[in-house]
Amino acid sequence: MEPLERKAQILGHAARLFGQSGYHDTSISDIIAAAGIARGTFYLYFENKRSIFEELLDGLLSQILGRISAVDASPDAPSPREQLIDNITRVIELFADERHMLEILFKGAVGLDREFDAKLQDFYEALVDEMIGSLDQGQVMGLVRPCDTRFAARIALGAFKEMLHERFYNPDREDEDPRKLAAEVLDIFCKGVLEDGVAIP
Amino acid sequence: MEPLERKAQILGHAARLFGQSGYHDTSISDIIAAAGIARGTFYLYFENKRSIFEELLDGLLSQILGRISAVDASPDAPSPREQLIDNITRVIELFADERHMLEILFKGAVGLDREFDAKLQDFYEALVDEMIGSLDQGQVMGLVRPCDTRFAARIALGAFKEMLHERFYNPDREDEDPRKLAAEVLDIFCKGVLEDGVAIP
Amino acid sequence: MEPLERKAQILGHAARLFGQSGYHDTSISDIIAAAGIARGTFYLYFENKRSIFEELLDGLLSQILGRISAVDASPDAPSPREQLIDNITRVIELFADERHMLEILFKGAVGLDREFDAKLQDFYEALVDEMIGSLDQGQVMGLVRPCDTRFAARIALGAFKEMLHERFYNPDREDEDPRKLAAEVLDIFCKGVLEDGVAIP
Amino acid sequence: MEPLERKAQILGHAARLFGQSGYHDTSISDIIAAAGIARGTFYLYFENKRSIFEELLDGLLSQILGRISAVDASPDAPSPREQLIDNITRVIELFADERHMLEILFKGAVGLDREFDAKLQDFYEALVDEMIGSLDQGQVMGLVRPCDTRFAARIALGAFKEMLHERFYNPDREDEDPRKLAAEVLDIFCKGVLEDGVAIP
DNA sequence: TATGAATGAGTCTTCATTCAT
DNA sequence: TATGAATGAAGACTCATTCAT
Repeated sequence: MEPLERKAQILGHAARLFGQSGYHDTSISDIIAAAGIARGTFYLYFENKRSIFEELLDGLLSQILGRISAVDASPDAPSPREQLIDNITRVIELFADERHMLEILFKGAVGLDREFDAKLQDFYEALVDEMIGSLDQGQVMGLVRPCDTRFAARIALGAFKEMLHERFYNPDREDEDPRKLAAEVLDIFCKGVLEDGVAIP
Repeated sequence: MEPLERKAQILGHAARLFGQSGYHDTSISDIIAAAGIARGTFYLYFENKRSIFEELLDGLLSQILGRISAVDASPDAPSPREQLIDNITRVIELFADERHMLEILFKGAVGLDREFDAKLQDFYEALVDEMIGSLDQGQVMGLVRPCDTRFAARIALGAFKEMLHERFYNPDREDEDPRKLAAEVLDIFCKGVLEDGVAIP
Repeated sequence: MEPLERKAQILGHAARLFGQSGYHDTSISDIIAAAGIARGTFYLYFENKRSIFEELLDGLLSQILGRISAVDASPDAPSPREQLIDNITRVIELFADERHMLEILFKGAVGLDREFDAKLQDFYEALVDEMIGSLDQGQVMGLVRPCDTRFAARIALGAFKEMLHERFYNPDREDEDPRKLAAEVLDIFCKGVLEDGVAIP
Repeated sequence: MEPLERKAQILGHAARLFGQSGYHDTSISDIIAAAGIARGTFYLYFENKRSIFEELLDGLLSQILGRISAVDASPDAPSPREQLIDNITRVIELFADERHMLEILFKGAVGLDREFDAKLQDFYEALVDEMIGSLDQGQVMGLVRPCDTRFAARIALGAFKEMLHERFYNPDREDEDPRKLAAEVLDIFCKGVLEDGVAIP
C-alpha cells in the first residue's frame, strides 16, 4: 500500500479508537488489530503512541482553525453577523462529520500530560485572542459596551464549547440545524438572556 | 492512627498528587510514599486506585453542590442577584482553597472512563437543571426573554467553567476578587456584551 | 524470603547465565525462570538488566582487588616474591571458585557499551598503576633494569590475563596448581625466556 | 555499481560502524543508511547480519596472518631479531591504518557467541602454535632456557595484545614508532625486566 | 491494623528478515 | 540488481493488586 494511504488508514482507525476509549485505554495492539497491520508496520509510520495521538490532535486543531475566517468588512462580503454564524456553523459541521474528533478534543486530550495541556491552552488562547481583537474593535465602534474584553472572550469560548457539548451529547439535538445553534449561541452572548431594559432584582 | 484520620491523610496526599500529575501518572507507589504508609495499608482503606479517586471526586462534587443554594425569594433574604453572586463566589473560593481539586475536576477526571464521564455529565446536568428551573421561572415573570432555556442554561455553565479557567490559569487574575468575577460573568450572561439597543450588523 | 537472600539468589543465577550465554543472549526471562521468581520480583531488586550486570561486575572487580595486597616490606613479612605469588594465586583461586566470573570479565563485559568499557579500563588502569609503582621502586633499588615502567606494567597485565586464559580454557591445565602458574608467569616477566647472557641473533 | 565494488563499499561502512558501536549497537538500518542502499540490497550481498560481521572478522584475521612471516634462517635474510620485529611492526601498522579493526577484534568480536569465540580461540591458538615452534627450536639451540614453551608462548601473546592496547588506547602513545614498540615488547619477553643476575628477594 | 514481598498480565518498542514489485 | 513496505517474534519494563506474616 502507498505510504500516505497506509498512514491515513492507520490514523483513521486510531482516531476512532482514541475517540471511543480514550488515550490510555487504547493500546497499540488495538490500533494494529483494527487496521489489520503488523506491529512493526505501525512503527514504520509513527514514532510511538504519543506521536500518532499528537498528529491526530494537531490535524484537528488545524482543521478547526481552517474553518474560521476573519470577518471580511468589505461591502461585497456577507454581513458580519452572517460571517460569524458561518464560522461557528463550519466548526459544528466538522464535528458532525468526524464525531470521534470531538471526543478526542473534549476528553481524550484533556489532562494527558503537561505538553498536551499546553498545546490545548495555546490553541484556545489563539481563539480567545482572535475574539479579543473583534471585541476591542467593537468597543471602538461603540457596539460593544465597556467591559473586560479578554474576560468576555473567554466566556464566549466557554459558551461555544458548551454549545458543542449540548449539540453532540444531548440526543435530542443530534439533528438540530448547526446554523440555528450558531445563531442562538451568538445571540445569547451578544444580548444576554434578559428582556430589554430588565435586570435581576 | 485513628482510621478516619488515616483515611483523610491518605486522601489528602492523593488529592495533591492526582491534581499535580493526573490519574494515570500518579501511582499507588507515589501515594503511599507521600503518605508514608505501606502498600497493604492503602488497600485497607481503599478498594483500589479507582475508588480513592472516585471518593475524591465525589467529595468535590458534593462540596460544590453544598456551596450552591437555591434562591430564597422571601422578603428578608438578600436580593436574588446577591444570592446568585454569593453562590458563584463560594464555588470560586472553594477552588481557591483547594487548587488541586480544580485540576482534578477539569483535567484529571475528564475522559478517564465511561463511568467517570457519566458521573461528571450527571453532575453538570444537575447544575443545568437547576438553572433551567430559574430561567423558566424568569420567563414566567417576564424577566427572561423567550428562548430555549435548556440551551441558555448550558451556555451559562460553559461561561462559568471558563470563568474559573480564566481565574485560575491566568496568572494575572490569581488575586482577582471572586465576587467581582462572579458579578462579571453573571452580567455578561444576563445582558450580553452589546450596548443597549445595538445589534451586530 | 529475606530481601538480601533473595537478591543474592537472583545474582547467583544471573552470574551463571551471563557467564554461559553472555549479556545479550541472557534475557530477563531466562533469569527469572532460573531463579523461579516472577517478572516483577526481579525489578524489585534490580532497576534493569544493565544494573544487575553492573552489580555483578562491580562485585567481581572488588573481589579481585580485595585479593591483591600491597607488598609488605617489614622484616617479619614473607619475602616479596612470596607475597607477589600469593597475590596472583589468590586471584587464580577466585576464578577457580567462580568460573562464571571469568567469562563475565573476559567476554561478557567486553565491548558492551562505552560505560562498561570505561569501567574495565579504569580497573585495569588501577592494576597497572599499582605495578608501575612497584617497578619504579625496583628501578630505584637497582633491581629493575632501565625501561618504560608503564609499558612493562601493561605487559605484565597482558601476561597475567593470558595466563588465566591458559589455565581456564586449556583443559590440560584445569587442575594445575595455581601457585605454580603464578610463579611461572612471574618468572617469565622478570627474567624473560632467554638463557642468561644470550640474545636473539 | 559493480557487485564486488558494492560489496566492498558496504563492508567498509559496516566495519566503521561495528568498530564504533559494536555488533549489537549497529543495526542493519545503520549500515544501509551509511552505505546509501536499500534494505533489500543489503541482503543481496550478505546472508544476514552475522555473516557480514563474520566476513569482516575473517578478513581481519587473514590480514594479520598475512603480515606475519615465518623466520627465514637463510644467510641472505635479515637477522632473526629483525624479522621478528618486522612481523610485529607490520601488525601494529595494520591497526594504525584501520583502527576500527582493532575495536572489532578487541571488543566487537569478544563474547558474541560460541562460534565467534571459537573462531578467535582458533586464531590465537594458531599464533601460539607458531610461537611454540620457534621457542622449541630456540631451546634446542640452547637460546631459550628450559620452560613450558606453550605457557611462554601464551604469555607472549598476552604481552603482544596488551602492547597493542597500550599503543592504541593511550593517547600519549598514538604517535609512537611501531618499530620501537615492537622491539620493546620483544625485549621484555626475552630478557625480562630485572637487571642481569638479580632476582626478586 | 499494618506490613512489604511477591505476582503476572499487560504495554510499548525494536529490528533482523522477507518478498512482491 | 534494486527497492522498501511489511512482518512478527522477542525483548524490557510497569504497576495495580494480593496475601502471608
